[in-house]
Amino acid sequence: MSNRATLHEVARLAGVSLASTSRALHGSGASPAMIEKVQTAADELGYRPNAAGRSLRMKRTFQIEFAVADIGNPVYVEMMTAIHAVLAPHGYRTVVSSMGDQADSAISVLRALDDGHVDGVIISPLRVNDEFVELVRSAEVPIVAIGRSLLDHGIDSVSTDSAMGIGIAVAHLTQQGRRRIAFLNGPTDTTPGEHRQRGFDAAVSDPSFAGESLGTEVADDFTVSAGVRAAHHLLDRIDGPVDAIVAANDLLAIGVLRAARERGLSVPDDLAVTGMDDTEIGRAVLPSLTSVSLGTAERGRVAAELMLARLSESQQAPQLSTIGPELMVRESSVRSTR
Amino acid sequence: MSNRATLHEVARLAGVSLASTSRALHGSGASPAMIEKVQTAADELGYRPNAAGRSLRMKRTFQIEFAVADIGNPVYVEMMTAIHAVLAPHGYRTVVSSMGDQADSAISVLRALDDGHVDGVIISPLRVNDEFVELVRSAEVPIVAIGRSLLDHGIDSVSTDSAMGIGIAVAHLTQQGRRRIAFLNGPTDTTPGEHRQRGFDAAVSDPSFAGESLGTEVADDFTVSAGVRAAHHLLDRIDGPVDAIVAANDLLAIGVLRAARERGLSVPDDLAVTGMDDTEIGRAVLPSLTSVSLGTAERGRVAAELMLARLSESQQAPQLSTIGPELMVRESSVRSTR
DNA sequence: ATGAAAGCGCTAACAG
DNA sequence: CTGTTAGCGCTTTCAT
Repeated sequence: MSNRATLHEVARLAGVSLASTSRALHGSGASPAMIEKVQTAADELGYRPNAAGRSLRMKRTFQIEFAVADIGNPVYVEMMTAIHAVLAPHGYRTVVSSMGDQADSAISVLRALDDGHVDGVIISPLRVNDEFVELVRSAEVPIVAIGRSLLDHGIDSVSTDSAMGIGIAVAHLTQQGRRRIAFLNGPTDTTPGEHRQRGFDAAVSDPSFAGESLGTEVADDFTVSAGVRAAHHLLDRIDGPVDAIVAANDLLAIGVLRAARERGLSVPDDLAVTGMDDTEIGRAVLPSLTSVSLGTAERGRVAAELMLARLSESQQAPQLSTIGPELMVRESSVRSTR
Repeated sequence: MSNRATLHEVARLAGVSLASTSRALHGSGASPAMIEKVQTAADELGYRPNAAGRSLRMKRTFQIEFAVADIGNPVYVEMMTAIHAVLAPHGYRTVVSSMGDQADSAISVLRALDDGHVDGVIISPLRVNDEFVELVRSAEVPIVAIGRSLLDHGIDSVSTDSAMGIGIAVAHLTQQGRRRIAFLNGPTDTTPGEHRQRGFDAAVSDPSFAGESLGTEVADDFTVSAGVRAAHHLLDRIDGPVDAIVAANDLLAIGVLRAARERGLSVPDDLAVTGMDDTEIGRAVLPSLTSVSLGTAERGRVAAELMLARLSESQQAPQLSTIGPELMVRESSVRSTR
C-alpha cells in the first residue's frame, strides 16, 4: 500500500456519497446497511482519517500540550504518565514541550501556542512573571496550571501546599530528636523555591519548634549536582554539627547524600536528610529518602481532568484543586535500631 | 484579542492578495515594500499561521514522533532531549508516545501513525516481531529505529554494540581481580536482553576469560524493583561468594545495590557491580555505578539527523549508524584504597 | 436516511 | 512582482 486512502476513495468504493461515508464511520445517523457497506470499503482500503483535514474542519486537533520547565526531572515524567493515562482514552494525544528553566523560554512556548496545534495546555512553570501571566490570560486555548495557582487570573489550577510540606518534614525531624536543622533550597526566584522557603521560615519560627535553625543554603538549580555543591558549602560554613538537612526536593536531597558520604558523615546516623516529591529514584537510593509526597501523579491526573472538563463545557467557573502533602518516612531520617 | 486572525484578514488589512501575503510572510519572491506592508498588518493583528491549514496544504505536520517502550526509563528521557535539540532548530516539534513494553501496544502506536499527524517516527522498541517489522516497512512516513538494526528491511537504524559492552564490563571486573561473576539480565525475549545475554555468554566462554561464570539470573523487567528481587534470588541460589554482578542496565544495577545492602554485603568491597547506559542517576547513587555508556544522547542525536536527512532527500540509501560502547569506571566496581 | 455542496486556512501553480 | 484560483481531506448544514 503506497498512498493513504482518503474518505473520497472509500466513498467511491462503497458507491455512496462522501457525507454518508463520514457519518457511517462515526456511527451517527446512518443505517446499519450503510455502516456495513462503508466499513467494508474502509477496511479494504486500510482507511485512516487524516488528522489535518479533520483538524481544519473541526477546529480541534485532539492534542494537548504538557509544557514543563525541565523534562529531566523525574517528577515531570511521572506527571506526564498520569496525564497521558487520563487523556488517551478520550482520544487525545499528549505532546511534551520542555520550556527550559528561564521565564523567557516559557514565553516562547506560549507564543507558539497560537498556531492552533493543540486544543489545550497543561503547564508547570518554574518562574512566573507578568508577561507570562498576560500571555496565559490571553491564550486562545484553555490552560491548566500546575504549581502556582493562577485562579485569580481565571485559570484552572492544581496546587499543593509545599510550604506545609516542608513544615511536616521539619516536625518529623525534631520528633526524631534532631535539633540543629538546615534548609537546602533551590533558586528562590522560582515558584517552588519561594513557597518552600516560606515553609521553612514559618516552621522554624513557630513557637512549638523544638530545634535550632541553621538557616538556608540556596543551590543554583533543583538538580543532584547543584545539591552536592550546595551541601558542601553549607557544611563548610556551619560551626558545629548539623543534625539534619531538609532539602527542597529529592534531587537536591540525593546531592546531600553524596556530599555527606564524601565527608565521611553517615546518613541517617550523623545526619538526617529529607527530600520532597517522593520520586521513584528517591526510594531506590541508599539510604532511601524520607520524602514529602506532593501527589505528583495525582496532580497530573487532576490537571488532565480539569482540562477535559474545560474542553467540553467551557462555561464552568475556573477551579482550583489542591493536593495535600504527605510524609513518606524511609531510611534517611530514622536512626537504625541496631 | 479574542479570535485568531487568518491570513485572509491580514491580506485585507494590508490591502493585497492572499497569495502575496503568504509569500511576503515566507520571504520568498516578494518586494521589500510588500513584505513591509504585510508584516505590519500581520503584527497588528497578532497573526499566527494556522497549523492545520498549513499541514493540509503542504502535507507536512512538522511533527516527529518519538516512540519508546517505557518513558519511565531515564535513558529515553535523555534521548528525547537530544532528539529535540536537533529537531527544534529545523522547526519540528517532538511528540513522545509511550508504547508500553508489549509488542502489541507498539503495534497500535504504529497503526495510529497512518493518520498523518507526524512526518516521521523515531522508534525504540523493546520487542520486535514479524508483524512489527511488516508495519514498519509499510508505514507511510520515514522511520528511524534505535536499538536493533532494521537496515535489512530498508529502515534507517542507529545501533550500538551492547554485547561488546557487556564484554568490556566483564573484562574490567576480572582485571579488578574479581573471579566469580554473575549476570543479571532483563527479559531475554527483548532486543537488549537478547543482545546482552549473547555478550555475557561470549565473554565468559572466551579463552582469555580469567574468571568463573556463575550464570545468568533473569529479572522480570528492566527496572529497579525487578532488579532487587532478581538479585536476592541470584544471591540465594548461588553457593559460596559472588565477587561481581554484571547488570544489563543501570536500573537493574541499582536494584543490586539495594539487595546487597539488605543482605549486609558491601559494594564494592564484598561485591562489585556494573551497570549499563551510564545514566545520570547511576552517577548520583551511592556508591556511584561503574557503567557501560552506550552513547544515549549521541544515539538520539544521530537518529534525529538521519530523520532530517530522510525528510529532505528521501533518495539516499538507508543508513546504519553504530555507536561504540565505552566503560565509565566509578565506585561500584573498584575496591577503596584505604 | 442520504446526497450535494460549502468551506475550515493555507500554499502553489498559473497568468498577467 | 502580484493576483486569481484551485484544492489539500474532512465534517456539517441544508435539501431531498
